[in-house]
Amino acid sequence: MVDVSHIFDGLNDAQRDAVALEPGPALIIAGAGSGKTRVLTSRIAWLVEGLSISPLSILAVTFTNKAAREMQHRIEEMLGVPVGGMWMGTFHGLAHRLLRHHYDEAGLPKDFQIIDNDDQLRLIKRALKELALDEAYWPAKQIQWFINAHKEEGRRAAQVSQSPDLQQQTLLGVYQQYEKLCRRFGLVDFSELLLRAFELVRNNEVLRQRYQQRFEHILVDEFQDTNSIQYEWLRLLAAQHKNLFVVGDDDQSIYGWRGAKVENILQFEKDFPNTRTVRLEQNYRSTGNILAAANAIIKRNSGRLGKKLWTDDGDGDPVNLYNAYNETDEARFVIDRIRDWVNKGGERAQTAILYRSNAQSRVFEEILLDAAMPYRVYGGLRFFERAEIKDALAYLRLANSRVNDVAFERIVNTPTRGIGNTTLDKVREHAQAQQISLWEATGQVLAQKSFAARAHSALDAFVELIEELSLQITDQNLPTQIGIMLDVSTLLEHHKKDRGERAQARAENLEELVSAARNFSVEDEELGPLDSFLAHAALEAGEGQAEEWEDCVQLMSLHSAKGLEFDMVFLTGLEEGLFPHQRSIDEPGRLEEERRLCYVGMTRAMKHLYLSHAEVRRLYGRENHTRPSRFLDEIPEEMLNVIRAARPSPRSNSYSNSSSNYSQKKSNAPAALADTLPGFGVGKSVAHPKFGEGVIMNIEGQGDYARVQVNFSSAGAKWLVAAYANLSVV
DNA sequence: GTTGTGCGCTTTTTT
DNA sequence: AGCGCACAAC
Repeated sequence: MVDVSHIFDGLNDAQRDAVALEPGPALIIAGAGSGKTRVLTSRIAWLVEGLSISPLSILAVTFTNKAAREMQHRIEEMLGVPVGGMWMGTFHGLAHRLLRHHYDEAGLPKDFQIIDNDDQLRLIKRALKELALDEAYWPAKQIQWFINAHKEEGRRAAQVSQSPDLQQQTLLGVYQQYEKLCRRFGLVDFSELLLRAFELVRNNEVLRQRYQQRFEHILVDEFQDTNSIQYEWLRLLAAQHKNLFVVGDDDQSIYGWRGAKVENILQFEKDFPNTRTVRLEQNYRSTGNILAAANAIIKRNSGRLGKKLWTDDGDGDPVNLYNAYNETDEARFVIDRIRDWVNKGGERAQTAILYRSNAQSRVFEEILLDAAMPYRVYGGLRFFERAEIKDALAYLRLANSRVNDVAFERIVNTPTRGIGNTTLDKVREHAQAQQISLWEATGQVLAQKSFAARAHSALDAFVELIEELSLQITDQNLPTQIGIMLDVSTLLEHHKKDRGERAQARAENLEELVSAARNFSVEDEELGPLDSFLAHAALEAGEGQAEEWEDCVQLMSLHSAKGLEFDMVFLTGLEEGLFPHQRSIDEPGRLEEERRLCYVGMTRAMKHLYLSHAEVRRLYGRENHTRPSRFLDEIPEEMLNVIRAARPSPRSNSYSNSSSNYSQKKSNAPAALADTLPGFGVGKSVAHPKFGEGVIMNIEGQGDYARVQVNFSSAGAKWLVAAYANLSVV
């Protein structure tokens, strides 16, 4: 018998129960910070080592590439060997793998290509054009949403129920047209990956049985984020062995707005009647006070599965609440706290500034820049989403598959080579009339010699260029291919000769693409290196910046903070209309999702949690007076340490001026306090006309806004504004 | 075909 | 306020 005790070492009882559950359907309700990933990886280790299940028979699914990598890494660490052959990855990645293996059965061309949201939008715009619909009345974005929502519910255009509503009919028409275009150009969008993979398994009996048999054990992370099609796919694959081990937390479901169904958790127990449920409720992350405050918030939600996190740790600091005058004051407060933290030896990377919407990062960035404090903002444009990178890849895509109209449209005049809209419209018209690709149409139109000489030669040169590129890259290795493409397309040259800062950055990105190719290892044996790289670029957009390991303050939206933890967390902008967001306030379901978001944010904090709101916030160029978020009312007062703003907000001044001003004032704080409150200090005994005698426990702020916490012998602890409290030294 | 101007929009994000 | 996009002028 292999010794498997190392798998269980250091796990608590509930975690052990979960890891060692008998095969069969299992639902693990894993609270924030309860060791979810650890349970998941230990479970896989247990299957392999304890039950001698072959890694080949295991399917493990996550939502993000990052989570997949992390899981892979941890399992290999635990088992001490690479887990080759195990199907582990994101839903989309696995669906892609399936479709590459069985493209024929799935009704796809061998060289089908994945398009991202951006490409999808372009294609929808084209469909709109072909149907002669005005984009002003039919916003492409909305149609994109419409199409994806249907696909993620498993409905193709033909399966959407007919509606007497004219608008619905039009939307459906665009959906149909879009499907046609995808089919014609061999393109697959993200939801299509899921839908197609689902249909493949559902409709093809041979394959279904094969995979049902193969995947003896299926494990799913972040189950609360699965949408309908993902769940159906899992159900289908698990139908034979029924060993579906899902881990999730209904309280952390924050993606309902993009189709995730928390209800899948409830549905799971119905679909698999003998499901064993394990709750992981011991939190190893946050202090008692932080947890208590988070629990107080989340308990307001209805229809929860019911779970109460607890911790063995001490109470720790109270949760701090700062009422700022405006967003600048809020930012200064936050950065001052971080500075204190760093001065006391804390790491910047262990501090996170969280916000509801990305626009809020701006003020923090300005103040951080001013304070010369390194920071990193998450959630910008990612590497493979940058326009210049997408241009470059489009050259390769077109060289690879001439029918790819999305790639064609993207680069036919990028960089500009004298092919204008008039010329292109003729090509487009011809393509549509003949139902052929733009590439083919170009050839035919050129053969007709119907263009003016200038347009003709420009178009001809483009065709030559792509042919030349295609020729030159055959039998080259991937980085060389990229290099040739940058050269032949003149893309790099084009950006390099522009001296502007942005253009320089673009040129650098293009050069970075060569290194990305050099570091790339082929993920799918089925594909050649170039195809594999192109699929990788679509499926994994890559991090925003090159990995910087500098010790940085972390700035991100609440959504991107899920799954992370920090010593010190600032949850900012807690104002009605901002958080909860205006668009979620009227609908109870959406409001509850906002509340979960708040819960997620709070439970990111390990030791220190600061909540803040601004009384005035400038948003979209307008100043708004705000009300504190209702979520703040939901935290019992005694759990909060309320800090008032130190002084009224400076009206104007540049940031640098007012900032240095501020820090000066701050360093003078003890003097200011002494001015206002001579003889006062922590530990001093004071008397209050109403509450009697007590001892000063704490002092916050300076000058007129200073507040003191006095523990009165009769009335207990109170926070008082020093200027008005009429205290006297005893 | 490129460059400039004005208008409208503005939650969250992964694949 | 700031950005992207569409249309109009050069």
